[in-house]
Amino acid sequence: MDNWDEIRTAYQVARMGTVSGAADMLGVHHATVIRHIDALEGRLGVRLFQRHARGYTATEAGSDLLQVAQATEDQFTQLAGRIKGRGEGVSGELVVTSLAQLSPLLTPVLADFQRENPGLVVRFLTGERLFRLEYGEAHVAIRAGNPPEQPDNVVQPFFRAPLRLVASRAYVDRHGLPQTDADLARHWFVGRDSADIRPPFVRWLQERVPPGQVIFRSDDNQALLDAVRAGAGIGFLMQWHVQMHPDLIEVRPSEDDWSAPIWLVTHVDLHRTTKVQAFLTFLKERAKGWSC
Amino acid sequence: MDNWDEIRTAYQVARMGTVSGAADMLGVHHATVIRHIDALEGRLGVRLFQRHARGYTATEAGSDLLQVAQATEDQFTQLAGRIKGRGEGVSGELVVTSLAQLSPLLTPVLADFQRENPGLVVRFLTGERLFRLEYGEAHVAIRAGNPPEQPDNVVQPFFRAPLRLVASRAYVDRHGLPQTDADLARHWFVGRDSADIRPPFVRWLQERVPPGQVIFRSDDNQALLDAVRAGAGIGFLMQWHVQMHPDLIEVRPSEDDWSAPIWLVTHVDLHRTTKVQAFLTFLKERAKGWSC
DNA sequence: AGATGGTTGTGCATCTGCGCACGATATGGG
DNA sequence: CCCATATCGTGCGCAGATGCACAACCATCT
Repeated sequence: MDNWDEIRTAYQVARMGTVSGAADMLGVHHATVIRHIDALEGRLGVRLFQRHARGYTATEAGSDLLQVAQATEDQFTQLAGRIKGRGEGVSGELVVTSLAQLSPLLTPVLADFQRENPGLVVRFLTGERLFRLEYGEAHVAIRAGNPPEQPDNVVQPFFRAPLRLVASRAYVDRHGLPQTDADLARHWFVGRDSADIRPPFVRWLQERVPPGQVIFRSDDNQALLDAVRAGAGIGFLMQWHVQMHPDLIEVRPSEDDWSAPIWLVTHVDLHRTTKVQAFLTFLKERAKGWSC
Repeated sequence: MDNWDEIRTAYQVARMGTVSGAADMLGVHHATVIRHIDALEGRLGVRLFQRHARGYTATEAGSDLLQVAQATEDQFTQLAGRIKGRGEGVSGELVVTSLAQLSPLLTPVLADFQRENPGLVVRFLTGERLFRLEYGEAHVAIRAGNPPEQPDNVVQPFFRAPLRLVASRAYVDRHGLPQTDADLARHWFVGRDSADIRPPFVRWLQERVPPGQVIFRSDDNQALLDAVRAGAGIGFLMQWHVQMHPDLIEVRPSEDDWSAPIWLVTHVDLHRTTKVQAFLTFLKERAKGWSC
């Protein structure tokens, strides 16, 4: 049962009762309608219509087709309505992915956006693996570091995440605050375990501190935060973490190139949709003042 | 939402995940698939798929289409199965139309045919108005008189219905049996009211009996039968009516040209179907011996 | 009975859509 | 690191599908 267009043509003929009427409904010439019917009947081996001077009347097979195609027509129009409506309104799913460190900032924004759009279901994906926009895994990705260079991705700068070099009050009480760079090299540090990512602040640390001083390593952000708070060593944390935990003390005033650039990334196919656009404007509005 | 073929193409792409796979399934070139998707998305204004090097993955709209088109595909295959099966088997409706006078003969045959084909629903239409085969009103028509000349009707001789000139025993007791043609002209008769049909036996009577002697006229077959049985006059009845009612007496031995030719008529579109063919052979088998 | 407006059916010119080729790109394996 | 093998994307040439015009037919109305 290939060639669904011929079924549609036969459906209109059964509905109208005449070839001409069906041709008008379909916007084609009536010769085309006749050819479609002939082809369909030839392939099925059964007559769908009885031809006479007043038009076509459906046989039992034609009536059966009418029933089925009627339902199909309805479902397709409903589908088209849903799809077009989905393109205009803000509803359905909104999938956002980002680094887990940004969760404290993003989660309230996402919650508020969902509250403003009741038809929306927000899925916030965090994980070490990169969710790929080109595979349709997310509508919006919030990335850090160098600007992503994927084709078909529209990238715009979001803000610069301020990083702070902090330690817990307990650590400072025990080891004091490092004053000079030489001082710094004798302290203990908390850092990332994986060596494949090299943000500027990591390089800044590498230039001043031997690797052996980084005595607590993990790739889990929560573990790193907990380690710093537990006094395991000095570490780089996002500014909002420092604000949230009064037991953290800034070890050094932050330098400009520490701040990590954050990028808003969307797939070009979804960038124009009102849902994504609405979220992006909402997010940028709420993000004013986040930069350092 | 016109162009159902494009929906079918998009459905296969959503199902397979790649343009090439969908093209193989559909038996077309993959360029055609790409063009269909582009056209459909352009008309909807919404992207159905995210393009990437490993294939196409469906967006929300694409997933929605997949759901709907999956159901459509199922319904169409079921429909095709029903239609093709209907063409082969003997099921569904069988609509037979004939003169009401033939009902005593045909009804038992139709009942037996239905009993042999449990999936069948028999509709037996009798009525003064001619049911038209070309409008799909009946599969088989049983007609009397001159062979029908409609185009697209396949006509075959069925049998010759034997007519008898009869009267009731009460009538014979009162008026006696007519011996000669002159005798006949003085008797009373029961006949048809409408003058537009002129079968041979009517002409035979007109040549021998003045119109004024036909003192009971009706177009209802049951009324004519009842009138003859009530002794209103002499009338032409089918042979089986005479057999069924012992109170009827043959007034004259039947002549050859009284017998009315009966024709089996089917529409050319339905004549080849196994259902019609099965009924025709069944009917002809049972009709052996009906001829006079 | 003739006119009229509707229907289906068919041959021919046109054109849209299809297949084919090639290229570009990403992925996975040795 | 490079090759093999998938994928998509696009220009070009052709053919099958489409539109057009006309013919034939029928029902209905005047």
